[in-house]
Amino acid sequence: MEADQAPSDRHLMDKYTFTHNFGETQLHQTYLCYEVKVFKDDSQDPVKEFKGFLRNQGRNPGPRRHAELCFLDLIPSWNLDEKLCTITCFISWSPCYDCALQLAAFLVENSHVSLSIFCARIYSISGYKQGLLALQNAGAQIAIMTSKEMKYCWETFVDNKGQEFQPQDNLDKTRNYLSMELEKIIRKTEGWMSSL
DNA sequence: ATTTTCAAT
Ligand SMILES: [Zn+2]
Repeated sequence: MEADQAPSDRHLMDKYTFTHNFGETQLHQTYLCYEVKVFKDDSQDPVKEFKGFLRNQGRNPGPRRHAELCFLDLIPSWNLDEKLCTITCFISWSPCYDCALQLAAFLVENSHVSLSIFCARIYSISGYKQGLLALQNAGAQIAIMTSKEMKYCWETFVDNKGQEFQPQDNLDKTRNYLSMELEKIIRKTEGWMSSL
């Protein structure tokens, strides 16, 4: 009865940062919230949890680095070893081609990890479709953040001042549309037909 | 054939 990590121990995201970055505005930056759960054998309850959030790194002071790679940088510090674990990421943009391939490679090399990714918007720069498909084929679950995940993040990662999550009027409509678009991307089978 | 958006001028 002591392993629980009180939410107040963690640094929480500013309210405005969340609503602004995880809304429909197409910002030139990316936030990523993560939740890592480590399991022991067949136990239902995690023996350890790591939660937090980060932002991509701009040029100053160091080299630029996308949010997903910043996240991968953190993983060794948790000493996951070969322990069964689930990782859930909530990202304001979906992974780009390069990041998707890096995440896919991580999954292939760490078969004890299962990865779920929820994204607020689809980052549609060259190669993104192939990247997302490859990531899914490596075993990741990829989906759009609906009001359910938005609410979860609001309650888990945000300094919400005790306020209830209030979705934008058109959230469901927008996210349903994006979900359909994402479905089209990751349902596509690697094409023996496309070469005809 | 495939929607510029993880920024600094
Ligand atoms: Zn990237």
